[in-house]
Amino acid sequence: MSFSTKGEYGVRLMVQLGRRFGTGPASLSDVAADEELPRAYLEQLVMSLRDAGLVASTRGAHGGYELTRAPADIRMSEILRALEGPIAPMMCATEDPEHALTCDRSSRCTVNVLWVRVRDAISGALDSMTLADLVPTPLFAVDDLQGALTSS
Amino acid sequence: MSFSTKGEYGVRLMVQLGRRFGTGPASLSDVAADEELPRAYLEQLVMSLRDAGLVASTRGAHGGYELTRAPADIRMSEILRALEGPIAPMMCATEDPEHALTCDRSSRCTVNVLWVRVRDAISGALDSMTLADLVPTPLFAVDDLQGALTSS
DNA sequence: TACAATCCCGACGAAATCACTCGGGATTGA
DNA sequence: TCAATCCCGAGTGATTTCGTCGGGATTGTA
Repeated sequence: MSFSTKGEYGVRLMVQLGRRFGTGPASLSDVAADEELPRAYLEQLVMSLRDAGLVASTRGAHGGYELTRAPADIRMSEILRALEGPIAPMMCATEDPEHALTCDRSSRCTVNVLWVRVRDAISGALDSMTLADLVPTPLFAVDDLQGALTSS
Repeated sequence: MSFSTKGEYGVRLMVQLGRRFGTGPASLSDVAADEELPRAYLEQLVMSLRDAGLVASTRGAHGGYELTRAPADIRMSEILRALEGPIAPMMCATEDPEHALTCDRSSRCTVNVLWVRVRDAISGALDSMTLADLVPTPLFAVDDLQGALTSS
C-alpha cells in the first residue's frame, strides 16, 4: 500500500516549480540537480503534468517548465491524479467512472464499501492541501511577511 | 496507489470467517470455494493473520480457522496491517517507528507532511470500521432483529 | 549561419514485485 | 490406517517499476 516514485518525484518536481513560480521557465536539469533526481526520468513524469495542464513548457534555449497557476490554486489531488492516475485502493473502487470495473461478484460483495471509504479518505486528504502548503517560505520574504501581518 | 490482492483476498477471507463466527473452525478449502479464490494462496495470507493473533487454527481432520474475537471487536486497520504491513504511502511516512527511514534530505524536506496526512487519513478510515461492518447480516437473523428493535 | 540548450518522444532493459503453484511434512479425527 | 486438514519453504512466469538511451525538433545567442 504505497505510492510509487512517480508520485514522490513528481510532487518534489512540482514543489521546485512552486519555489520558482513567477520567475519564468525552469529547466529540468536545474530541478533534477536541486532534487538529486535523474533528469531523464523526470522528463517522463513532467509529460503527465503537462498533459494535465498543470505545467507549461517552453522549448528551445532558456526554455523549461513553469506552473500554469499559483501554487495555492493547485490541489495536491490534481497533481497525484496526473502522476498516478485515478485514486483507487482497489480496482472495484476507482474514481474513474469509465474504468469502474464491475466485478462479477458485485451483487454479493460487501467489501466494496471499505475501499470506497479508504478512497474518499485519501482523496479528501489530498484535496485539503495545495502545493503552497508544501512550498517552503523563503527565509527573507519580507513582502510576504508584511502581507501576513497586515491581513491578520 | 493501490492495495495488493493480499489485502483484498485477506479481507474477503476474514469476512467469510466472520459469517461463520461461533460455529467452530472453518477449513480453508471451504472459504476458498465460497470466495472463488486459490486455496494455496490463501494459505499464505492466513499465516499473517494467525501470526497477528486475529485467527486461531486447529490442525487435523475437521480443523480449520476461526476468529479469535467477535467481528465487531476487530478493526479493519488490524486486518490490513497484518496483511500488508505498516500503512505507509511513502517510506518516509511509515507507521512503523523501527523502519522510520530518515532520508538524508529530511532536514530540507517539506513534502513529508503530505504523506503523513494521507497515511493518517487511511488509517483513520480503517480504524473507523470493524469486520462486523462488512459481514452481511443473514436474512433471517430474528435474534439480531429483536436485539436491534429493543435497543433502539 | 552555427551551435548549444532545451523540450519531446519512443524504445529498451534490469530488477523487483506479484500472484500464485508445487511438493511435501506434521497433526488429528474417524 | 487413512483422509482431511494445517504448516511451510521453494520456485516461477508475468507484470510493473524505475529508470537509461538515442535521437529528433525548437529556439535563443554569438
